[in-house]
Amino acid sequence: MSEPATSRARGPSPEKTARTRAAIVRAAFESFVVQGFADSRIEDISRRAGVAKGTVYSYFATKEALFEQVLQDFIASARVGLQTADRLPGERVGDFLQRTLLPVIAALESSGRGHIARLVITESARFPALAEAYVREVHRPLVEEIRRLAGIALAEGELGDDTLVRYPELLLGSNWLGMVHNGMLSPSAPLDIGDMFARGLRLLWR
Amino acid sequence: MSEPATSRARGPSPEKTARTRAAIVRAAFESFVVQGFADSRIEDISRRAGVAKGTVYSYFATKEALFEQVLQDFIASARVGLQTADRLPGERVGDFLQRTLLPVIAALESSGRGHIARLVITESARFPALAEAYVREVHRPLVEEIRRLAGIALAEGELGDDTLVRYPELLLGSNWLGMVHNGMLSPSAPLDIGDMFARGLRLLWR
Amino acid sequence: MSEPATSRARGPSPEKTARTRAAIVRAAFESFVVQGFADSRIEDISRRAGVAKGTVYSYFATKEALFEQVLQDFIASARVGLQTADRLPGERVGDFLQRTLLPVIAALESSGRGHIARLVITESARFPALAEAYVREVHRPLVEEIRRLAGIALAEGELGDDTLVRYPELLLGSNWLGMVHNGMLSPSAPLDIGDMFARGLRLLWR
Amino acid sequence: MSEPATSRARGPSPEKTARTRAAIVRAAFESFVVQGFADSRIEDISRRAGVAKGTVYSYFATKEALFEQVLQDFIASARVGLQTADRLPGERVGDFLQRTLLPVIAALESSGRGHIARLVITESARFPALAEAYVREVHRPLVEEIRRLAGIALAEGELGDDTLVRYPELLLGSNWLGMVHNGMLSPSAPLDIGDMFARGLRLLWR
DNA sequence: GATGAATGAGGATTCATTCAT
DNA sequence: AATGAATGAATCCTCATTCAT
Repeated sequence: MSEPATSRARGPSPEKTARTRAAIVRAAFESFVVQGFADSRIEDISRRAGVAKGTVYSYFATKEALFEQVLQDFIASARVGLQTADRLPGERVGDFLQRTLLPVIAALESSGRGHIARLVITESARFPALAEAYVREVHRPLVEEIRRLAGIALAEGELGDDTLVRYPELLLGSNWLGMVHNGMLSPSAPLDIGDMFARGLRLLWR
Repeated sequence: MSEPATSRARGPSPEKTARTRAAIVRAAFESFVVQGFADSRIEDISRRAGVAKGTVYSYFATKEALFEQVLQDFIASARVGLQTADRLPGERVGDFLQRTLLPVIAALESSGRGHIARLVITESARFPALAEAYVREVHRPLVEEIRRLAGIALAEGELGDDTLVRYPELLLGSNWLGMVHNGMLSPSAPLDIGDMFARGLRLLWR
Repeated sequence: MSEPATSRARGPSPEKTARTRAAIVRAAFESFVVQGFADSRIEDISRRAGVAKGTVYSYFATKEALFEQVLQDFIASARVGLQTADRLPGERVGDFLQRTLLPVIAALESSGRGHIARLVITESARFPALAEAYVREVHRPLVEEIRRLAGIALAEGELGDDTLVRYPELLLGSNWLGMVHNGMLSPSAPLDIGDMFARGLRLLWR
Repeated sequence: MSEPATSRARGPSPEKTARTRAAIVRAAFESFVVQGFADSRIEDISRRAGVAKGTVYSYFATKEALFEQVLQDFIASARVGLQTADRLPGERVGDFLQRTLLPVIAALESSGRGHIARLVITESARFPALAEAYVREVHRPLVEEIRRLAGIALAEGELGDDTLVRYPELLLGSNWLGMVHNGMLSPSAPLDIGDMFARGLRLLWR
């Protein structure tokens, strides 16, 4: 269909290869999310991806490499960017947070970020490097951005004390509780993480 | 050898049996906490308990049964009892919470409850029954007790709105974040869960 | 039967274990001799030894370790000892060699030494350590002993020149040709290695 | 592109095909010599030959066929021709052998014949047909020619007994020992096969 | 009851071979 | 003809579980 002008004369097209790889990555992620690393079978993953067992191994050297590379990819895509620059003129920091962070958090599950976070924590014992990557790329940047904003809000008299500067994590606690609740403890009676965050923000940010 | 004076003529003493079982349970718990279920080896556990591999099987039918029974035991011991009856005369609900709940939470790690909670969430995919038990015996009772207390506090004018009645989990969010942080994401730079809870309580409960 | 007085109170007897190990070693050796390392299957070896596949692995960590340990054992037993001290009073060195070395060489195949030497050379590419061990423990000691004897014979006027001091291997060449001939090139029409050696000795040693 | 002037209108040139085949044969031989059959990978061979994996299969049906055809080719080229007719007038048989056979043997390694002989013996278990071919085309003709010459030498009074008529292999033993020594047992301290043969010949042929 | 050697089903991985491009 | 991605049979190895001692 969309053959590039630079396609090679022979052999399978690079798009096909990319599609195969993407199918494997998707299948692997789904399997890991549902079964965890140890209970995922390469054969299941390959079947789910519509390829043979050996094909998985021509893209990823080992099951562990598959897990790490897949997760690393997803972690990179899970980054939450709060562009402070976008704060509107005269906008209170709390409102800014509500406006920019709430939608991200409300989409925690639908965006797949919940699955990623849960995978990182369930497999952190076997893959400490992934937990480190997650902290480095996703968690800490968000915490530090909230800390910075809390500092500004404190300076501007918007916050009554420095609690949120010391523990910006307080704002994120309900997310983690929500992810654990919805994914592990009580999937059949999920919490509305977005609503809980919005209400928590109102109580904490004053 | 070191038979107590009251020993019967033959056969192993019930105390020895109980001690062996306890050693296995402890060894199993330690192994599961460190390696997770899938990476724990019955042979390691038996060695750690100072018994032979086969002995584990005379106490627990399968590795899964061992895990479930061990966890079930520990879950039972992880129950947090807030005896509302103990609220002092004239004591504000928030103060009561601080007085009774804070110590429990501050001891989350030292008491072993953190390990239990983390095991439940990391193994919930394979052992949904444990997650259910944990919710039933530990998590929901605590949430509901907080909800009840929040209701009382709301009625007594101590709380400004019903947020904590709808989401008592907001008070527990930082615990979960803390457990995940300290056990999985960043064990080398742990958060002070007790302090964070105390400060969060002050912000939320007003 | 021959229970030692120090036998343990419980569990399988050490003799049984030793017998199992010996059965595996023998089966492995036979399989390696017939099929070579690459074409030998652990399952075949275990079946031949009358045990399950896993049992092989409780004695030898990997197929390579099995090969190396088995061969190392056999190499150790393949040592040829020429006790120069046993030379009879007035006996010519050539006669001494004929008397002591010929029987050993005549038994090259029946003693199993031929199989060992052939295994070492066919698998030397994958297991250079074995070739080194064979040279160190079997081949070089024999060559050097012959060189020493040739030196004595030369000094005593029994040999006409120093060829055999420089190339003691000349005496052993027919053995290697014979082993290759009988094991690889023409097993159906074997050479009489002992006779060939005896006649070669007569030609060379004068 | 670089089609020779004599090229036909379409399709690959026969020379190109021949060159590709030769590249594959050479690459395969090198790989088999270094790694042996079992440890040689078709992919390595194709890469070494500068072609794709599939291309190897358009020249050789299977890996075994590749090995057999390659070796067969090389065996054919390893034939040693002793043209008895070339014996000079009045030349003693021993001198004739020295003059004609020694150079061939001295070049055992540099000519590649050593590699061929070693491959035949290391892979003879899997490819008995190759050992037969080697014996038929290379080894036996040489042995029989030496036997014939020894017979002549015996008749002409040049040899003292019939040992070399019965065991012409005695003259070749040091070659085999040398090939095994230099290729397998002690490649880092090679023997001078030509010198050893020359000196052996002098001792044996008298 | 305790022991640990033995079992064998299960699963990761390799690589000769095929075939669409 | 050439390419190299895809295939899947074959094999190594693991480890929960059993059972003779």
